[in-house]
Amino acid sequence: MNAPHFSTRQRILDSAEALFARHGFAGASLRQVTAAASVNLAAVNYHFGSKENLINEVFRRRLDELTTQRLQALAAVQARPDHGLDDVLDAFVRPALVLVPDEHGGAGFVRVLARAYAEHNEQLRKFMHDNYGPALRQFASAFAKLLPDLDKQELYWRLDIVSGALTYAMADFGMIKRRGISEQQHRDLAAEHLIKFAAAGLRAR
Amino acid sequence: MNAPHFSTRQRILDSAEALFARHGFAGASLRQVTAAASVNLAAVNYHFGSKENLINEVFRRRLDELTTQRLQALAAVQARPDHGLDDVLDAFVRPALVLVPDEHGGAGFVRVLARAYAEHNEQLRKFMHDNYGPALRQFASAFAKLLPDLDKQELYWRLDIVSGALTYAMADFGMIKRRGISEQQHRDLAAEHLIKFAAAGLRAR
DNA sequence: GTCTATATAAGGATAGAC
DNA sequence: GTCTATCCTTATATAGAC
Repeated sequence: MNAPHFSTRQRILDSAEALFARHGFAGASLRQVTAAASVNLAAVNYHFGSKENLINEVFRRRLDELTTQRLQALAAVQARPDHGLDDVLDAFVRPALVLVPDEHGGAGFVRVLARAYAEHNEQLRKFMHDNYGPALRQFASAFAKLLPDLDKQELYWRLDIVSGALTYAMADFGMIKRRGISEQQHRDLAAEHLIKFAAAGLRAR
Repeated sequence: MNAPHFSTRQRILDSAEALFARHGFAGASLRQVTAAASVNLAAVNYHFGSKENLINEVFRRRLDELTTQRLQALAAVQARPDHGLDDVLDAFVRPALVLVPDEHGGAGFVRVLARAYAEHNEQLRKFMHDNYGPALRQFASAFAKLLPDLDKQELYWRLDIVSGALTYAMADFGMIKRRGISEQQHRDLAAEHLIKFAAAGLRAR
């Protein structure tokens, strides 16, 4: 947990992320991972102890950073007294854009996230809940303030839809053809559509 | 493809569906499947030839029926000249309700669907596209008529979000606590929320 | 920290008796 | 159509030399 120089540990994480995105956690083997990373098979167990733990570390690496940036963005948004639903959604989505798959099958951590969402895996759920539950609750309360007419039950219901919809849509960004604009612009555009959609859904009556 | 009496073939399909829902396609082994079905391991290859093909048959069994019912419901909706967005969405969602997971971890085919959505598996995508693409296009054109202001590009974009959101939300129905009402009522209620949300998202401007 | 070699288990698939 | 037994491949994990 100390020497982040570069190399072996990092490369394993990179390859694992890409392969988990493409083939799922059960579908990607440690042999594939180590081959893609051009490291020895035994290195995985040396650095991570087990496949199970490697999976956790793949999440932790990105989610720690992602959560920090989301909360920063949320704080910035909430500092403005006139902020709206779109702004809160933006704070949630924008920091994830950099983790979106690229145009031609490139991996992208959000696809791993989408996988995790589909897995009703108890261990993974617990890990996510323990580590990132509090941050999500901050967003939930930000939404609650902006949607005072929604009762708690219904709000959670809709946030569940929203987070699922956002995650999956982002995992598919690479599939939408872009026309003449830069990849960065394309992502921004896609994010705007998504936010517009989610905001309307949240406001539905 | 001929003798649907009951027994072995059916039981394998039932067990496979449940286990694929819970552990994914790579995560569920044929040994688990046959054990759960109380049939011999070799029966899978005798009846289905391969795991790959078993997966396809798990889909075909439900999707043939589901697609038929969706198109019937859509036709009924379109026969009424005053039909709206909610009605078309209803035609899409309601036939799937019976395939939703039950309250305590019961499988439910929509979870398998959600898995397939997360898999960017080429073979599976092709299978789905070949077999159920035309039906989806009928829904797309029904939506197009009701949303004439949306350009084609944007419409497809939103339909993609909607189908993802609907699929995942349905896969999670079992997780939402129901209070005092019957399971049937609970599902209807959940479906209504979902439809309301999706309709608002589609209409966003 | 990285390697080779190997232990050990689990996977999909098939042959052949019944 | 169903069984047992087995082949062959792949998997995770570890021991021990370097």
